[in-house]
Amino acid sequence: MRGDPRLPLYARLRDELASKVASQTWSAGTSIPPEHELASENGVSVHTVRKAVDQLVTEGLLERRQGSGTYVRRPSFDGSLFRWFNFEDASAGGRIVPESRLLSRELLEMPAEVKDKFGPDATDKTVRVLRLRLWSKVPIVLEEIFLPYPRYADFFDMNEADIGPLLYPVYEQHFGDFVTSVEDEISIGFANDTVAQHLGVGLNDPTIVVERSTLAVDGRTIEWRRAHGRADRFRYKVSLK
Amino acid sequence: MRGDPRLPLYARLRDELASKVASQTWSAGTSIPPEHELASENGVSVHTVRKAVDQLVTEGLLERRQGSGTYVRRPSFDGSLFRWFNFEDASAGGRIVPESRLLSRELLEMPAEVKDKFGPDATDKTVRVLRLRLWSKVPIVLEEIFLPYPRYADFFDMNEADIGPLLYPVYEQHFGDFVTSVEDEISIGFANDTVAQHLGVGLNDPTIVVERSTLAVDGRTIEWRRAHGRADRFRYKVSLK
DNA sequence: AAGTGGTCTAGACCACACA
DNA sequence: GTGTGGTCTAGACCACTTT
Repeated sequence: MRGDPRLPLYARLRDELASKVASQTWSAGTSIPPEHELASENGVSVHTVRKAVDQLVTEGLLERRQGSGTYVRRPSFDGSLFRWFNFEDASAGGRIVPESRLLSRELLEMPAEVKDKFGPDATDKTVRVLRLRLWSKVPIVLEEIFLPYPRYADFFDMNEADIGPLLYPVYEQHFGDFVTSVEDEISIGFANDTVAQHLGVGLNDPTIVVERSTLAVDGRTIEWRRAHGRADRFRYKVSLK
Repeated sequence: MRGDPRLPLYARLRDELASKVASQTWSAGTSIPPEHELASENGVSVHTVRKAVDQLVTEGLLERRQGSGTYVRRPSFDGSLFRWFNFEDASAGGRIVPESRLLSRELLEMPAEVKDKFGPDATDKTVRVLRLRLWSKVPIVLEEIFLPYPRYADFFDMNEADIGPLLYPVYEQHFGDFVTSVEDEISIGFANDTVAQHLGVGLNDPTIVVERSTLAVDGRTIEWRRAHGRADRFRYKVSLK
């Protein structure tokens, strides 16, 4: 097995399995080989495989289904998606994906403030996307999304229809970036011209501001976004352990 | 071993060990018996002990020190605590526990709205606690905390000095309730008289409202609280998988 | 040197999913 | 029924801390 031989077997195996997920050798939603097979292939005991898999399950990369197999987890977009809306209006039931409109896509110098969020890997340029999200035709959230350039250069040429209402699947399928976690920071802001106009609220009306770093398996920042939510309709829900 | 025999051994052992911590049979900072001893005492293998201990380590109750022993962790509750404050001011470094003042404790009929949050286990009466949290002498958050009565009847008689700045350790040590997870819901509110007065903001100024259900191992709701945070100083941070 | 947790093996049996 | 993950045992050896 590859990896630093000073590390325990299960840790090296974990890295090996993680890279298969990251490289999409094993793709989202499919099952990975059974434990006994991974054990014999890698010349370790089943218990060692279990320990490696345990870790990836904890990290949210894999998912065990007893009796069935171990699967590459599809990032649950539900959570991060529906977090943004007021559930009480969802009495209609079912899983309604809110409408999503791309307002603009621009290439610009990455602002210093955003560079900070990307850390040492920050690029000089960025693709800035303005997106409005609506629910039952009512605008709820205006998002500014910053993507690293040139990695996301192709984002310009994509049809809005192809992009669809969710970005994480696009990152995964077109750019090979698998979202494993996000870090949100929530505060109050006051609507500027752009925000007021698109959300249909008054200038300087309070809004909820959610700043999100979206992270890949290896801890790299995939995107950074700032979302402005309407005070009267916005709810952010989260469960913590 | 006690506990529902349908549960796996390691799960029952975990509960047993957890209760020794909760009851302070094993007190914070001291080491628990070695693994081989726990194994023979309970008639299980070392591996089973390890699995139970693993879980408690993950839950933050115990701490392993290789070559030395396994210790009862002194609760820090950093996560749930520092979530509420604006980190940028924390440049002083170190781990500052914000000041906490109990403003009032009352016994009243549980409001219907709060009853909903407790679900079918809701009691008719509740202990309502008003608490102000300050950081560097500045009031940041005003909390209304609802505790079930009579389970938390003793909360009345406790000295504020004994309670300290953190409630979760009190729930654990005095009432045997282990907090395992919380569910937060965040929205914008507008300061009423009480909130405005205690936070030192204007009437109807926007505030961040965090509504939290605090849950025990078995899914029971331990408390429900609504916190009003000052718009200018409040930040809520969270990392999601 | 003695004692503790950390890694790893080999193998048995159970619980569940699926065809 | 077959195959998968889940629990559990018994025991070897290693790495680290403490005396």
